[in-house]
Amino acid sequence: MRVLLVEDTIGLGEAVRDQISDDGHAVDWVQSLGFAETSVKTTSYNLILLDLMLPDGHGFDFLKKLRATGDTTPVIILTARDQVSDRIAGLNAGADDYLVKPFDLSELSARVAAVARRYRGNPNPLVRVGNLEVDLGDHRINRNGQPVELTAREWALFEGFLQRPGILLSRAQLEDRLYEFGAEIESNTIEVYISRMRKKLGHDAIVTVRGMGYRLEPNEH
Amino acid sequence: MRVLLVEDTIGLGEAVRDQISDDGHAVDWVQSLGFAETSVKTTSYNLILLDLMLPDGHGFDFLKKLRATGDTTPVIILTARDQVSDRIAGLNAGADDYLVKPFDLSELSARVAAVARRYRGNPNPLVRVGNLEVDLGDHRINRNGQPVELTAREWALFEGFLQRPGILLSRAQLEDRLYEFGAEIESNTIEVYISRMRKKLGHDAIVTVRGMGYRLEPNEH
DNA sequence: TGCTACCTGACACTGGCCTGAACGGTAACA
DNA sequence: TGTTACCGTTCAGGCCAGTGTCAGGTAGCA
Repeated sequence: MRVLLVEDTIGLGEAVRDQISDDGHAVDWVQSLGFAETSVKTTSYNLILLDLMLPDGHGFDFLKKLRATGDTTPVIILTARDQVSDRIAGLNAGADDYLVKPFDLSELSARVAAVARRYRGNPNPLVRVGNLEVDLGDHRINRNGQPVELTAREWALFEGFLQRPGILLSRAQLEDRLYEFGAEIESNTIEVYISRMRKKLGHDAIVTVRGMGYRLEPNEH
Repeated sequence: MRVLLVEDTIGLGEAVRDQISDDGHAVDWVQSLGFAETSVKTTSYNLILLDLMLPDGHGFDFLKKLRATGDTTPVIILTARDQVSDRIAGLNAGADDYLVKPFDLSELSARVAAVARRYRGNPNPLVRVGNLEVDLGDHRINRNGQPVELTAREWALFEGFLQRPGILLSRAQLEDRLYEFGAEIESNTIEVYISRMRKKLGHDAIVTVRGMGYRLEPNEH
């Protein structure tokens, strides 16, 4: 496996690098978000180990940006914070796992091994669904060759459906994509967005499953 | 997603079941390793939440046996132990994550969602019963290659049959799946739903056992 | 044969869903 | 600073699929 380590503490960084390296993986170690962004652009990694407090910003920003491009590389967060809310925020930002400092190096190895077991290739960022052509990186959609513009909220929902065309998403799952985790929504916001997306993407693009949720129609229509 | 919860503490089990259920996943809750082993044999899960200290043995034994069969279903361990050595042992035994009790329910949700994310792109496990092909996660059924649409109520009943194909379910058991526990139903609602399901799934799919109840026909017909 | 359990077409009602419209907030711009 | 345009959210009204009930018919059993 090829691992990107983003960590600005020299001692810890060296220890982690050596450990992962000893486990038989190739490690690239960078000390800032700037370098991290360059690295993921030029190299394809199987795993990213991400510290949160970095000299040029917060790890969450990097993570969110990464996920926004459609990159699904597994990310394990390394941080001193151990507040529940931070851990939730991390997982919601798209992290796959979490290690609280100080952590045992052998535990790190076990986690990395678990990711290695689970690893599978990165999907192609160009997705075709029904008569829609979606560029995950640029947040662009073509419908029958015509460009379609989605607002931020609409895209957030649409992305959920894209994870696997045809997947059934409950109302609660869709709400979790728009709001802070666990936020209770009283109104029919989701319905309104579904309605607006249908207007843009085609009325048959999103199918209502009464009493259960919605799903994106994966076939031509 | 379909989740198997292995937990012998009633209070905690109920709380976890309700939370996962609220997140839009189907939960089967068992209280011992024996039942857990039966469940994984008859049903295909996307995630297993595993307590370690159970009345009839230690969760690690179940986990190791599961992995030995080549089953790669993600497993999150729920345990009161927070020793690093136990966590490592768990991860090495094939667990994907662990939660230390007492844990925040919203954190549980986040972890479960993270597992769901990690598995995006994977098709849901398909269950085959008779000439029906069932996608448990997406609530989808194919009958001889043709899609079949069930309503929410119909699906609730069908799910009950699916958990143990070929097993007899009494009218009372079926009613419990539709209504608040203990609600007395006077009319022939169950009969009506059975009739409606037969129309969609095939007349031989559900067998009447006069005076006893109904069972799903597990073999080709 | 009669008795009972079960089946199913029909129907009224409810609540889930859809959508046009309006309101407040915000960011861009002159 | 005021103006404008757009986005997110809420509300209200209407529609209709899903649900529960009933009644008449059918099949199993003694």
